[in-house]
Amino acid sequence: MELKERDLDRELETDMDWHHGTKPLVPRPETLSFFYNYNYNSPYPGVEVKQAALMETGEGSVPALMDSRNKEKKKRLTNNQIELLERSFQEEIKLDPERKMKLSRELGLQPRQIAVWFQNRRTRWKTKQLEHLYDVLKHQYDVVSNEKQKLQEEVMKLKAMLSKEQGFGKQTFGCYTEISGEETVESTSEGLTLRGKSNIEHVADQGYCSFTVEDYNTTVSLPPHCHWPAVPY
DNA sequence: GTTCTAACCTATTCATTGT
DNA sequence: ACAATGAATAGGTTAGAAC
Repeated sequence: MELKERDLDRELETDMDWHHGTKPLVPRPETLSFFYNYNYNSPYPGVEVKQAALMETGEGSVPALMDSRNKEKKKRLTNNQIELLERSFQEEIKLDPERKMKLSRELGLQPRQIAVWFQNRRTRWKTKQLEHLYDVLKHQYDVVSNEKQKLQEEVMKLKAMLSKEQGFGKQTFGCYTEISGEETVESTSEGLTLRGKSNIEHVADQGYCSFTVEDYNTTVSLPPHCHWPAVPY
């Protein structure tokens, strides 16, 4: 419990980034007390007016107040807020303190809410990425699986031909196909080239990986030609 | 090397919304 | 009523700075 409170306190500090990298060992100045109440009753300056205005128009979103005695219900963000957050997310998936404060002012939300929204958004984005990746891999699997099927049928045919010819007691020259090893089967099926470039790379080249958001491939590794999708929601 | 902090993550909770 | 969605919380990890 004590840990929780300390943690929360820490979050307040980090989200406001009030010390800009220096250790927050100095007491919090009284005049900035509003800074540390992202979820409690003290409103964010400048935001207060905006919130009031928004509430009047019926599209307001007051910061959630999670104090046990004065617990406010969760409010969904408005379409306008989501739109701007979305745009910002498309520009840059990570949130630097400056941008957080800017969005906070523009949207009339607590910096903490901005940070939370970005975090949740990244999570949703990542989930979509994984779904997309699953689709890509499944498609690749289906392609390879079909080719395997064709090859097996071809092998069967060739074996049948071979045994038929052997049945005539003849030795065939000039039309030899090595089928005991997987590596040299030359398929007659259309467009099949399993040598050189891997099938995965082919699939990627053919546009199955249509990601455009870059620089966020640190958590999930992808085939070299795959980029993450354009921020699905 | 240890400690501290900021920032991030995943898992979870819980209110809201749509059916 | 129930499931889906999303805002918020809890707790853990990590990188970097300070000592």
